[in-house]
Amino acid sequence: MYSHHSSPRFFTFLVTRSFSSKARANRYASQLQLCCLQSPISCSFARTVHAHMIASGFKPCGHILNRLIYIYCKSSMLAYARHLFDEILQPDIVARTTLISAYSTTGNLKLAREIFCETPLHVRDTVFYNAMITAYSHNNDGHAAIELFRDMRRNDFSPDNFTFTSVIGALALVAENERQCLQLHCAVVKSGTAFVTSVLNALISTYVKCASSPSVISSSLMGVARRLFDDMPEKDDLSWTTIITGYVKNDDLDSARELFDGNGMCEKMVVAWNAMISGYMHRGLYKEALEMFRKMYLSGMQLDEFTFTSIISVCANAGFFQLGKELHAYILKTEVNPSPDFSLPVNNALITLYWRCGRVDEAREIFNYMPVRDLVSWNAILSGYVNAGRIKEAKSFFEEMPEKNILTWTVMISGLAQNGFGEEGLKLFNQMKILGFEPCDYAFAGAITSCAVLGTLEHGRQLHAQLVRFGFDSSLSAGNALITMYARCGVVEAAHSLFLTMPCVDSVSWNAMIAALGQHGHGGQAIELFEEMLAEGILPDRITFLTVLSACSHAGLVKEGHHYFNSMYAVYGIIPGEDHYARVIDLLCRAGKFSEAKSVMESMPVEPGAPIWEALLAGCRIHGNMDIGIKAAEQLFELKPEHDGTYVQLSNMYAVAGRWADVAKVRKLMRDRGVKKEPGCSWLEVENMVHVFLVDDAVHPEVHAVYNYLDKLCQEMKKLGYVPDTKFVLHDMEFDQKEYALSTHSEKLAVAFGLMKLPRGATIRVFKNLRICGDCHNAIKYMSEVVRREIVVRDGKRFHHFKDGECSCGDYW
DNA sequence: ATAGGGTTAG
Repeated sequence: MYSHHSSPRFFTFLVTRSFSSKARANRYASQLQLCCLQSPISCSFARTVHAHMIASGFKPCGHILNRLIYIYCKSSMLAYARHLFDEILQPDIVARTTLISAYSTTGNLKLAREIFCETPLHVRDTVFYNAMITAYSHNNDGHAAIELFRDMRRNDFSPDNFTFTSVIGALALVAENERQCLQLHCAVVKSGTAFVTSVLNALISTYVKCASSPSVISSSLMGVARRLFDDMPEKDDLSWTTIITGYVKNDDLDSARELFDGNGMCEKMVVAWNAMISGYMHRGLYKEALEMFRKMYLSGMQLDEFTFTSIISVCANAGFFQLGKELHAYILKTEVNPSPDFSLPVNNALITLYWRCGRVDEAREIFNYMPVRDLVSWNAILSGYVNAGRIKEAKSFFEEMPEKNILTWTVMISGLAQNGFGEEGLKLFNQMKILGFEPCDYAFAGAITSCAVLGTLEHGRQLHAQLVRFGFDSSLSAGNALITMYARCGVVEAAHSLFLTMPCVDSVSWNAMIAALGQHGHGGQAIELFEEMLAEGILPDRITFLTVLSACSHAGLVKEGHHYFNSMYAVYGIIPGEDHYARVIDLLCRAGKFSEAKSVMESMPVEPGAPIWEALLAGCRIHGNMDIGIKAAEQLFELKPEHDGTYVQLSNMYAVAGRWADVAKVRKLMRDRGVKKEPGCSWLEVENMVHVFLVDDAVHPEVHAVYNYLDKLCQEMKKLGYVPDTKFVLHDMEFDQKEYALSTHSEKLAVAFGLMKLPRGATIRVFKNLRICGDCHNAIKYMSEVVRREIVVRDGKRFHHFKDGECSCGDYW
């Protein structure tokens, strides 16, 4: 019944009623004394003794009660302890002290403080003060701890080494800069505790903390920490882990590794291993992290939750799904009680692993089975839905969330933006601010992306100004979002100057800028920039190639595009995906090189899917290549029978050839097959029609009929309340500007657009087109159209938003 | 003393 620590004397040492009450008290007291001598304290026996007292009607005196309180506190049976504490007339200082430290460990500072305050001055002692100072210190209230220390000195209690250690811990907590670090250092020296290991540990950890704070530029503080560490008379586990994790935090993995590999450190220091693994993980050095993990595992060390959390994150970030799944299975198998609450962070990391590897539903299952969840878990699932484009579920999940933080909002805002819901994204951004959340640069990035989607340049500029005011002007993610925003709103120049002035750029910035140039018909410049990127030693990724291939395609740089496509795998080892193949085929078909496109298709490792046929069909549409076009459309009818876009492309192909009877046939076919035409599809039609006029110099005799048709479509869409997505329009207008300029249809287009009321971004395009054609009259007309439709006027702290003849105002951000 | 959730480019 008792642990093997229990002495057999416990059983023979019974207290019987025949004893005098004094003798009974003595015996109980010695029994409790015995309990305390056990390690750990034998609470169960103390409870038996206590029960015996109650059963036999014995009224314990203060001494015994104090002892019981002590035992209960030490065994974390706080409710019992408190009960006795409230009954006792005069709790002694030991009981008070233990209760304070017990409350401190459970984080209940308020109760600890209550006991402290109601203890009269004359019964207090140094240990009692120490307990309260430590309580503050351990609960991260350094200022209160320091204040209490001052109070202690005022009341003439003499501090001991424990006091100093605690106070130094408190000073360490509040130290935030180099000056406070030095103050602490002086305090240590003055108190004469500069040889005490725990004090030195605290001091070192303070230097480490200040060294990694963002305001400190030099690594000199880390140097001081290192000297203190080297000179320590005695190092313990904590000293080693403090210095190693310090280097990891300061992004000096080499120094950390050097200490880690050198002799002197106890091999079995799990924390140091974990710190190294997490350091590699955060730096994106997944291979090194895995290697470390492997070594750790092979050396037979006990892997803990920290290890698993970090290494699962490695799998999630690097896409090692197989390994991640094996680790998941391993965790479930090795857990003593296969409890799913192994650890909250482990489960959260698992959620991320699953959704990042495309298994949102499995991630959700983990979430559902988790007995305890926190905000991180909720945010992780939200990201999963958003990333999978499952906006409906994301939205309702977002609403369901019991709590939100800035991250939650950021995920939702950028999720909406990325899925084309620009307006909702902006609305959410404002709502977030109204609710008092300070936007971070990521949140700004989401809002800016929303503007990019909507093509609302003025709003985007305001956000840019706002960003600068918030001090985020050097933010990478926001800067990258701005590049795209300016590009999509038609001001590549702004995008380019931003790109040039950004303090640091990454491959995303390069990709964005290359794309910006490519989309505006500056294919040659896009390729120049790409070459520059390569010259700077920045490795292109699969997205770089997508962008470059598009740029080549739009600029008609067939040879270059083909060359880059071939270099993808040969030089950079990037296996072309179906999307890359689709772009090359698009490139070739736009140039009319159908036989080359055919050979590329034949070289594909897998059967060509829908994107390939779509590219082919689009090419056929431009060139009026009926035979292949019809074949491609047939393939698409099989692969995506519900897809309305195929019909649109096919009918436009006939339109290019002037075969209006066939256009009508396609529409009939669509109706007969019961394919629903979405409002967006109508816009696609409009946009494609526009494209037909842009690329074809010949005036179709039926052109007026088409204008009428477009007009009808527009009215129909207006009735449906459909707001077209600028992205579509821009996408289809991204052809070489030269082609626009050469087009003889600018004026007619202007008339058509005038009827149609295009979204703002497209209107800007028309304006630019007219400008290039030298059609000043219509250009001015369209510019004023742009201005009339949406303009924001600032007026002190208020803004007035004019849109479609209506004005709304509000606080200026 | 070590761990988990975000962003931007197509």
